Amino acid sequence: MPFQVRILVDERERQSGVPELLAKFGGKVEYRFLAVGDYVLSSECAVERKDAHDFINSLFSGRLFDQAYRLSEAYRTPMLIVEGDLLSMVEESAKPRALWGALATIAFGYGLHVFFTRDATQTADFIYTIAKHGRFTKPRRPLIQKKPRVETVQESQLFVVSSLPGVGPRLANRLLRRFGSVRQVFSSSLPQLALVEGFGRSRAENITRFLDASYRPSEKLPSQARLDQK
Amino acid sequence: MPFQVRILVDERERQSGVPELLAKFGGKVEYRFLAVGDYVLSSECAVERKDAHDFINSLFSGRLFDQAYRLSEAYRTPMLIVEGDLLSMVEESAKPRALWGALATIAFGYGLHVFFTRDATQTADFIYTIAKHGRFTKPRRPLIQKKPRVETVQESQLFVVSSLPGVGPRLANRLLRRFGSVRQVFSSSLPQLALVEGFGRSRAENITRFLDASYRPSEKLPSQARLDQK
DNA sequence: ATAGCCGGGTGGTGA
DNA sequence: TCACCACCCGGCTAT
Repeated sequence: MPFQVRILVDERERQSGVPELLAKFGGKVEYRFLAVGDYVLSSECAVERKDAHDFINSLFSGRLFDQAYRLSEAYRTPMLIVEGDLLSMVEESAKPRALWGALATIAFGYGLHVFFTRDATQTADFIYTIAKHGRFTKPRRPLIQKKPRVETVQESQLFVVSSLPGVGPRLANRLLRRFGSVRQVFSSSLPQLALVEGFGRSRAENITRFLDASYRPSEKLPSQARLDQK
Repeated sequence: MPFQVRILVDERERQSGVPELLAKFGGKVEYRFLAVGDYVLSSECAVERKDAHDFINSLFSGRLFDQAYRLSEAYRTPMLIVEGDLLSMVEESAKPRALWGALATIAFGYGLHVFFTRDATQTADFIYTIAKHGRFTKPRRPLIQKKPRVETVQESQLFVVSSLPGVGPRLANRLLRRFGSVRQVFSSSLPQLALVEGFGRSRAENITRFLDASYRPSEKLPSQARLDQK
């Protein structure tokens, strides 16, 4: 392939050692300030690189899934490369299952392909290989498995209802089964609520009071400075 | 948990050590002669397990891509687990790029998700974790979804309203100002909604449709297994 | 993400 | 009816 591989790299990846290697392999590296991802291989393919330690940290801080989400929204084929010996850290971790669960969610939930490398050299090698490959020749009958991406209505309904105070997934499920729709749930009266299993006088009162509480926008919202004050 | 994880295992995987571990974790293991794949987690999800040496061998023999192809044809979410220290073997290998290329082809060409584990224990842990929470299709959501900490009533109101599809903090504020209470917001009609600044016909329609969508609890979703089904 | 603990609510039991 | 109690559920914390 006479054409030179061109890769966009986020400025913050400069010191990772990977970009120099990519250049050494013959790639054309261009630094940018990327809003999302660390390496852009094409308009459809981008890579987020994380070392194993970062991976753990960003998992616990919640940063991980946010980044995964944004990457998956911005590129059709997003990928994550975990650099370093994550598998050893898994064993040291008190909660290995949290890690497995996180990997599963990233892969199946957000549709990222996850890869593992040992060090910057392998990372660069891998990225370069993919970039050079460019288009992947689909063997025989390629599956372009397009994700239904059906942000299932059901999940959204559960989410909205369980955002009520004192209501979690279980109670939300019962409420929706009982009332049939989100609107009906939010229109229910106190006595109706109290009849639902898991709801007694106390919870029903709390919810009713909350639903009917009049909204008093405060002039200054500590965490929401940008709300309209018109 | 009332629901027991059920996993179909290929007879030839008996001696891998993984099935016993799955059983030990509380899973229900059933042995079968599987035409393709080693572990079947659902009608849509199956796993091919290979140790690092097998992976290399089957790569060079061409068997690897054939299996990947068949797995991808048979299941909507196929996955490959490579057990053992493949990454070290990569460096010893004469052609590292061949391996990276193979991984890329398996992932992007055939649509398999590839994972690495260190030993049978990790493999079992991973498979069990996936099977248990059964996350095969996913919610796509900005992950901002964590119930706020101790909040004022006003913050709770904003949170509930902004959990509506297409509604953020700003629009939630306007809705609450306009309608006065959470219940009133959720009782609003389409024309009333469309009058609010920031809402056009489209958004108003989406929200109305969502509010009135009937709740269909799916009993087939493993992720819902822990919700009451009665 | 997962697991575990805690506090409070619920709903059934028996007085 | 009411007090008691076992269990369930939601919410918080640590890893």
